[in-house]
Amino acid sequence: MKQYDHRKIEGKWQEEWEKADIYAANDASDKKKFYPLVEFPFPSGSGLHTGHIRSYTAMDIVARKHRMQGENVLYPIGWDAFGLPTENYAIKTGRQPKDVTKENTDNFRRQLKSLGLSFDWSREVNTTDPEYFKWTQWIFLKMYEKGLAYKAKIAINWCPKDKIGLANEEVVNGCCERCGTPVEQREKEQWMLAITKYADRLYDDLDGVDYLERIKIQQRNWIGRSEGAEISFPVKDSKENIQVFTTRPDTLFGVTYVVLAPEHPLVSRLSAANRDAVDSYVSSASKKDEIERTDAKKEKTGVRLEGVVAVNPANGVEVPVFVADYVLAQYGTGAVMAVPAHDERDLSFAKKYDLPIRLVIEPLFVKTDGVDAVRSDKPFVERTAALCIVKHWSEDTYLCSKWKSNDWQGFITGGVEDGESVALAAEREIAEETGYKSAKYVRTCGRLHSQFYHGVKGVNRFAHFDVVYLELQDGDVAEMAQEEKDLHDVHWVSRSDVRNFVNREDMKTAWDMFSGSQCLTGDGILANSGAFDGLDSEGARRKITDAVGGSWVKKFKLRDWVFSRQRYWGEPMPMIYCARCGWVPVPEKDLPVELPAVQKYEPTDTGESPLAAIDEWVNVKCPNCSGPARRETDTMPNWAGSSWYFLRYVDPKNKEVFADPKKLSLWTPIDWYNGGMEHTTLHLLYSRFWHKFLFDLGLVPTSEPYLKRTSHGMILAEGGEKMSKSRGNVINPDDLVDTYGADTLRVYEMFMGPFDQAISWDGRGLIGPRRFIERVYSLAQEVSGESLGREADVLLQKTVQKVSVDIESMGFNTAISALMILANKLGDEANVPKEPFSTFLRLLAPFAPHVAEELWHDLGNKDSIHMAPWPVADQSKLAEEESTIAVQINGKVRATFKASKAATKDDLEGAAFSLDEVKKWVGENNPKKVIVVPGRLVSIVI
RNA sequence: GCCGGAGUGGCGGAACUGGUCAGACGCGCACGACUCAAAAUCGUGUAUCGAAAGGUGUGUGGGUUCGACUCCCACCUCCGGCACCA
Repeated sequence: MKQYDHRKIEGKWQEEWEKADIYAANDASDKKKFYPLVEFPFPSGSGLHTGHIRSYTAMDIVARKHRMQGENVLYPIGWDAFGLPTENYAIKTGRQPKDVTKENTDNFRRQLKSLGLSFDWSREVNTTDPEYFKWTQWIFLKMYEKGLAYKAKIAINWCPKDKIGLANEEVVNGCCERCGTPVEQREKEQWMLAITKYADRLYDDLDGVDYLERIKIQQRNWIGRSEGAEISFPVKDSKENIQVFTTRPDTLFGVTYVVLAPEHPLVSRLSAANRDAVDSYVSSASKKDEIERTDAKKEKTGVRLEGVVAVNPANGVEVPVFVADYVLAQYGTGAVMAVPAHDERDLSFAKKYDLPIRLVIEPLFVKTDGVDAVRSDKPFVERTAALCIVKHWSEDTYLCSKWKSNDWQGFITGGVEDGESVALAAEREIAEETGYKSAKYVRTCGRLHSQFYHGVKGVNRFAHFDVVYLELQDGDVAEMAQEEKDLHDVHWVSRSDVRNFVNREDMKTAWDMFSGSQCLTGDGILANSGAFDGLDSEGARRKITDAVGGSWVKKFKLRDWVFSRQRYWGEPMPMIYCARCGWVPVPEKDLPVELPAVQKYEPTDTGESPLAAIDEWVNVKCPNCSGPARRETDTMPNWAGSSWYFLRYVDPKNKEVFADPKKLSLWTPIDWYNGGMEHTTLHLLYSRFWHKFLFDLGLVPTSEPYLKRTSHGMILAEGGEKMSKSRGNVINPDDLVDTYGADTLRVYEMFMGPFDQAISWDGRGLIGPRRFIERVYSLAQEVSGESLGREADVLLQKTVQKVSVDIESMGFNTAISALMILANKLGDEANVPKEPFSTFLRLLAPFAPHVAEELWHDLGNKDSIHMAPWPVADQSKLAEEESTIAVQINGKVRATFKASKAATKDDLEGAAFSLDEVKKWVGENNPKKVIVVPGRLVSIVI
């Protein structure tokens, strides 16, 4: 009997597959195309890690299944090889980055091949290959041509350790994403890409793609679009206007001061009486780094521009003007109107500088069961009415109000002494208006914070409400009478009952709102707002904006992309600076601009790229005037090459264009892109941006590159920590492939847990998949007989169906579980014939390609199993199956019986009652109610 | 603070659109077989209380339902992302 020896099997088949080239994608096929994509790795010195394997194996399974389904599959791989780690490693070891890259990619390639991944290796791309980055440079030139690439002097995030400028996206908590060093601000000339011009489309087009919802949300958050008004505040006795941006123009009447960011140009232009104080504040603000500036928790600071007064365009009220660094220059207009009553930041500033607080929004919302019922569009609200019993926060007074069907009706009565009579009146009134006959039951009681005029000390006082919720509908009147009684007894306005609803915390909240220590930031009804009183926030926004001549605009958090890096190991910018002609693009025919061979490529402290020191490379003739000129010495960030690599796979050797349009329209868009959660903001956004740009030039057929995007969960070390070299808990795939085999490793990584969730490595867990494969292997040695047992056959059909579905929905763990169940069942059978076993093998093939291939050939097949047709479930066999019906008595399952799938309700009910077990439980009792769900159960209530 | 996601056995995790006594599959563990012995392998068992009948159990507390891990509400905990974006 043959023993399973993965070392023998896996190497052999990897060779065979390569020889027969079975995974090559066909550019000239009329089969349906399928283009799955995984993020190409950065070939680091430490080799492949478990996360790569998880993602690559998953998409390999998908690719293999589709190939077996007869589709023309393009499953490519390449190398995202530019980048700091290689450069730093090269500097440390005194070697050329190019050589280090070569070595690392060779190692990665070997490792990937040892896993039996079905990549089309003939399409391998490498971002550091001049034949590749020629086109990266070419796309950049196109962007320059269209005005999307520009050079600007900006304060950039500078990492003093890596000596490199960072994009905002690369700064995490004010520190360098890579090395964790706190980032400094430096003014530098940088190449920028105007991604903000695409912000709207990058946002809107998410609606049309199939990304995991959380990925879409992250993208939207990152783009950070918000709509609002730009409103002008004229400066008194001056020609200047302060333009502010606000999403809450409905609070315009509540403005009590205006704030400028320290970098705002008006700060120096306006004539402040305290010029010195203002200037020193501005300069101290500029010295603070990003972390300090953007820490929301720190106390707000600012300086008033003495003598400068802004005029509220809504009501002519004159308000002071401040400069304060809690306002960001880069966002909106760099100036805000401050409404301390309805904005927490403004409130804390106002309190510190003793500025007035003006309430202009009444919080008119019902909070019941945690649902903001007034604004809720939940169906039950449509049929619901509420009576609100109100207790004044300080006085022993009750009010009653009513509310129904998404529509606030206001209070029907003012303060009264006798709550009960008011409640009854309100209830009657509701019944009349809604047409419902009477109240059915109390739904719940919750709380309601609202504001009402009570005339105490001439201000709006906040009160605390208790809500009694009545669902009004036609129904059994007798039943209701009792419930109504309960309602009154339990909930109506005996004062002691009210005490049960009103707890101290609620009272405190109400008090805090009134006293201004808590801020009402939600929407509500306008008050103290002149002609706009009584409007709701939503409707008032546009009206007020229009009334003061403001404009309605969209703003974004997204900023333009800092595209320059002052390092060696990246794509050189194809730009030349000529004193006479300015910036001149390198002519297309001179692309690629290659990196010169250098001895030293350490970064410089001056912030200049190491390339700047190489005179013979830097000094060139101006392509325009042939005068003396200098090359741009910045290089591109490593996001550049990965922004379009998936297009190059389509036509990797093309020397004329980045890819043949015909091939692009055959293969793109990508059907399914899987990658790490860490790339769902930056890489995804950048590559979508580039793709849209190419689409606008008519160079790619679709405006979105990826139809579907999923993400795998991270694999953590045993114990739940991150895997890292420094912790010494990194798993080396080479060892695992050697001791357990690639098939076992693949199955283990897919079986260990839900694909999209983070999970800890468990070294012992590998043994399960290994045993499973061994069991399959020994099962294969006993294939014999003519037919399979009926039960096993049905299970086989079910498994075919389940595995097919699970692969598409990334349920790899449950697919493998189903295969294990089937293998166990087959093991129990007296004999397993060849045909059903070969079906099983084909289901297994995507997961464990080597052993499946070996056993497939043992069965006498000549061609590869990976080219064999994917099994289809025999529906007729599944339909024949009887279903087991459960019999529930008072909600508990007491018996089961078998019935055909066609059995009617009456059949099932009769069958259920004839069971002894059921008779025992039902006994003398008459069933009150019987519910029959065909194919599932009979539920008897006694 | 805001936005997502998740809380199920000793562990990783199953459970279709609420419906066949929740815990599949795998790991681990216990016992048994084989062995001089061990490993490997195979078999049996493995939420919990109870002698049994029968209860109780999916973070906590309520609710809806004939029936809830699944739906609704409140609360607690953990993870991920964003965070003075007006």
